[in-house]
Amino acid sequence: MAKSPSRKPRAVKGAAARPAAAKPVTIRDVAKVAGVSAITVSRALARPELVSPETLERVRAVVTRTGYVPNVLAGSLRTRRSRIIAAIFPQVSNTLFVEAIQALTERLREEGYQVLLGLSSYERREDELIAGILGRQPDGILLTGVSHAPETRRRLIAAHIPVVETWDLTPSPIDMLVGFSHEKVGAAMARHLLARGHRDIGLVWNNDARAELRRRGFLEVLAGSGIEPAATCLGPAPATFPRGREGLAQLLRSGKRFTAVACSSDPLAQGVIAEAQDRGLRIPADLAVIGFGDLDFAAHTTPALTTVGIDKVAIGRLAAEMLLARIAGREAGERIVDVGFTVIERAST
Amino acid sequence: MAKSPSRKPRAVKGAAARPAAAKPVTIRDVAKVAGVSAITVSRALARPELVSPETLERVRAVVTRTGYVPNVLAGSLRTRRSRIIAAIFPQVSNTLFVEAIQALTERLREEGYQVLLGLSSYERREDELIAGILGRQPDGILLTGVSHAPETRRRLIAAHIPVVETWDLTPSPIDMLVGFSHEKVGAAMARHLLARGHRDIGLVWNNDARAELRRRGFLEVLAGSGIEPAATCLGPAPATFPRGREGLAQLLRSGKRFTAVACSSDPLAQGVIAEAQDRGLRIPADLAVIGFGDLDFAAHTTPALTTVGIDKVAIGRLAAEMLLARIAGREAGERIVDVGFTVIERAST
DNA sequence: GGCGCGAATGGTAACGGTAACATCAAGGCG
DNA sequence: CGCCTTGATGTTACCGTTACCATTCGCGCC
Repeated sequence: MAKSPSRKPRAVKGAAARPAAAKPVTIRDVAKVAGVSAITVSRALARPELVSPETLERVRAVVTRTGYVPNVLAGSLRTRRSRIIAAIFPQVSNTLFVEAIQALTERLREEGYQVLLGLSSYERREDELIAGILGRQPDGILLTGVSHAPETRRRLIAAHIPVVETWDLTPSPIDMLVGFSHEKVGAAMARHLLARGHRDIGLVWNNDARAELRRRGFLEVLAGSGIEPAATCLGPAPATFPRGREGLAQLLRSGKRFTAVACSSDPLAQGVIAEAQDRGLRIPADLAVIGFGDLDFAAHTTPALTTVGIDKVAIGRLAAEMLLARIAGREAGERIVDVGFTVIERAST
Repeated sequence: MAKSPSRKPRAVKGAAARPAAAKPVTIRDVAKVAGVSAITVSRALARPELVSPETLERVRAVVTRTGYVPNVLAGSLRTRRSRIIAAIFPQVSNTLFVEAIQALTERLREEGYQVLLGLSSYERREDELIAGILGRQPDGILLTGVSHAPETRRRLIAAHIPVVETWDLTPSPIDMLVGFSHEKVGAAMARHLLARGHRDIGLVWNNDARAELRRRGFLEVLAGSGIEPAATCLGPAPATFPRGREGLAQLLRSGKRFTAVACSSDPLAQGVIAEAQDRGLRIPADLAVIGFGDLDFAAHTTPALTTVGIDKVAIGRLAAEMLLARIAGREAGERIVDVGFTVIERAST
């Protein structure tokens, strides 16, 4: 169309792709065909109650016939509401966050919001990622964790959009928060093992920020009973089964004696169990194992895994509610929500 | 709302939110401060090689100082390129797709693309979801599966954007395709059990579209040896551990004799194993179990699970490559890619 | 010395919606 | 009967960016 009278085909393989993308139908095209103005079409689609029944019907007919799809980008530009929520997670190939994502996405979808997924790969350039995402004008943003670069904090505040941090607690969130105390989780794990009579305890742990908090809580409780861990194997995120196996192998190699192993997450724990069983250790008789996360397999290993349960669905759903409330202008009830946790005692301890 | 020149605070808890969202910095603001035109700022950011070094530096300084964040929506509207890829999955709280999502997202991110996540909850209103998403003008779209409503197909074709279907094969994809043959997977599972000498076989299966294809392949091979399954327990998606337990319980209740159980996915298989062990059955001596998916726990159960491995990362990465190639105008090498599968023999059969 | 060329920069007009305000007809009411 | 209200629709401008087409200037070259 228009100017370029000389739009030459790109010579060589020209013909191949590009089905010329026939100029898409716009709201003005629909308006013309329906014999109304553009704004009336806009109203017919967005606020049908403002349009007379006859007009409405006519417009709808034309929309169906022409296959008109409103350009949300254009609308968002004008209204300054994108109906997009950005959600930043360290990763997804780890069941811990997935259920929250699911709950979040479904709840937001009910209100016409879409989720833009960002993966920050545990710290690596969260800031850059967020900077890029903010340009898309999300109406709200969900972050994982509460420790962010000062630059990131500044950017988010400057963006003037609701922000919900998740999976952790802090007295000074950027904006809103839904999570639980990792230190208390660690402490509860330690108390559980102590209550079972364990005094010689090994750790197979991850070194991401939140896992470190759990470890601190764990160690403090041990210290309160005058105990130090017998041995510790600390590895980088993400936590996987093989690392759990390797972790136990390493602890055993240290030559230290221990009757229980605490793990920073369930996959590590299952790895530890597998390795222990391969070496003929009985669980929990020879070795007690406790994990964290209550991933869906935890209840179904043999023996079933003692672990710490988190209501992941609640985190996702609450985060969605808080964002929605804020976007709607309602002041969300609480800005900080602690969803707590539960030590789930099963057969492995 | 509307008129109210007297924006009264909402009485009671008023003061709280709404920090008045000071009008955001635009490209013109930056231009003015830097003493250049808007288009020069645009070039400085998008194609720095077109701008003189001095100007570039000046513009960059102003950008940092003002905290300018380009409005991608406006840019996309003008250029007709959103740098968004929509990815539709039935669900995520099921590890099968998660690794593909991860690989997809990471690869796309490298090229400056963002992923818009859509969850279609296994068939429920995939069409509606896609209709909504197309309005956001994604530059490409990834679908799970190959069976879509005719309406959906029409919409996608009309959108004139690259489409990749995944996780299945068909000779007539909408556009591009990366997946594997579920029928062949089912057939391979059956052959594996037959080769192990099993003749009395139970099924614990899901009824989603692709699982049904695997079942068909499975049954055909059995039929080839004149065998019918001893008993079948068919349940709705998603596949979970508890359903696996329940599945085996149901098969046993049927009173039929069987020496092996095939499952439509690994979580079901692990559930079957757990239930069997609770009932004192030895695996694989009393009961052999085979799953599908090779989820990360499969190698670490006791006994380790025999299953069918899929290169999920390859699916995600390839889908990304194909979309990127097409967007860049290059004709992707193959439009249909079969990533195949592998029967992984472990201790459970 | 005139011309062509490339590098650097700018003015203007879209992109496709919707907010804001305007218009107009029909109906209620003193 | 004139005035105000309400419902339905239209006009215009603007959201913030970039494509497209100048324009300007310095420089090499015949």
